[in-house]
Amino acid sequence: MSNGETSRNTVGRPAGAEGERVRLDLLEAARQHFLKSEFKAVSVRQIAESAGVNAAMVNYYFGSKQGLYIAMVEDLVAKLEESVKALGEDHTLSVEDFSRTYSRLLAENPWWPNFIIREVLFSEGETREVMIRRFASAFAPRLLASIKQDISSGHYREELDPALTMISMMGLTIFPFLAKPIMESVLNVTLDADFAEQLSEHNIELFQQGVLNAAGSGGTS
Amino acid sequence: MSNGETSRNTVGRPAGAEGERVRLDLLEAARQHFLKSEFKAVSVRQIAESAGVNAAMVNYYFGSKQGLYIAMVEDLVAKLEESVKALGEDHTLSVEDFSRTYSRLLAENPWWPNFIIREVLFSEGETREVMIRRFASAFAPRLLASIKQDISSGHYREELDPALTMISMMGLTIFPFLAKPIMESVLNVTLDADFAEQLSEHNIELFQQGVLNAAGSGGTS
DNA sequence: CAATTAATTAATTAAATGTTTAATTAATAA
DNA sequence: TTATTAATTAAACATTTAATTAATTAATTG
Repeated sequence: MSNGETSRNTVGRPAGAEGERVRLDLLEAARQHFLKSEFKAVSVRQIAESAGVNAAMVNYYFGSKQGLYIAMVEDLVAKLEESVKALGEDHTLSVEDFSRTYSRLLAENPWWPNFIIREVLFSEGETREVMIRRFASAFAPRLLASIKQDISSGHYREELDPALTMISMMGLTIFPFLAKPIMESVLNVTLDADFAEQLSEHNIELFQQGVLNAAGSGGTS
Repeated sequence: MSNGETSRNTVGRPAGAEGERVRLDLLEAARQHFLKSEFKAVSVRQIAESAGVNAAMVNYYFGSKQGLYIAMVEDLVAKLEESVKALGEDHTLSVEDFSRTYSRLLAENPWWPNFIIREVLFSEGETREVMIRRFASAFAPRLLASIKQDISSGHYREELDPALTMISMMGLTIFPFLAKPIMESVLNVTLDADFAEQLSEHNIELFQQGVLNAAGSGGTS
């Protein structure tokens, strides 16, 4: 007996301890729990058990439960910023590039939608504002500029509202990943990289051509 | 002193008490709190204070905190089912009807997206399955049938994948409301009924015609 | 009118939680 | 080798929470 699965039950500093290992294990366990449940719903003891260490380690390494949460968020934000680099840095960002790159990133980082929902859609005040400024504004103005350019060049129809058109493209691209459980349950698909690619090609074509059959149709309304 | 704002501080049954009033006040306060924060993050005391009654009333009327939560969910589900009746009961559901009706419903019930995110996207197991069966399956098959019909009749392009096309329409319609804080912050708009209508007309047109200018264009890719 | 039932409050209880502390062992520096 | 520092655990602590209880008052019923 004497539970062996949770934490070492010998007191004192263990042989060959380096610290960094425990720190990383805690960060990973924190990510798993905090992305699944909300801050208050996760206990320090739960996280510590998942990481296989004593609960006091959270305070030892991160000062407090909140400190661990913040460290985890900063870890993910760093990963996100790394990913977003894939969108380049031009003044404009074509809808094709946006759609393909975003689909791939969302499929590659399944934790992303949950993270955004928690940090942007649900959190209040400063956190939300910072996240929005940090990411939305990283590509939204560029995507908008690209759409405006295509409208004024006559490539896109001139009666289009650029802002609404941008929202449309974002909805086409992002919604399936936000609604992942519904998609997978109702449509019997898996949102993996393959499906994401198929989806983004479909989205681009629908965005550009619409659904109507060009060869004069009719249809019973 | 002797706090007068929270709960009556005279003991015993108050004159003219009917019970139903307190019950409804608690339900409303519960909705406000539970849709903003997660179950564990909301205390019975908070809810009771918002409703202006003693915390013990939660247990008196609903048995437990969880009982109150369930009662609140059932209340909202009933309201949702009432709303969904607006989608009719035909075998098929046109994308136009879906887009217009859904946009209106989402704008009229601002709590809906938050509620769905909590109950469907975040909750686990049974609750999620029940919600998906109860709503998604109430219109998804009908929308799909309508799209399939338009494809086989030649009204829509035949190379379209019906399932992906349905997802597209759902994304166009629902995403702006899910991402409400981002929309309002980045785009400087308010997601009211007016904007919802404008949005759904835009979506229908984009869905049908796409963005390309029919009169032979070109564009520098 | 008396007895019972309904509605409400304040006080209490028991469990859980985040954090701190003291003890303990290993690693390192003097 | 000795003293100090780092890493770890178990236990204790203070706080918060949901839930229960007993007291109290009004309404209803017989």
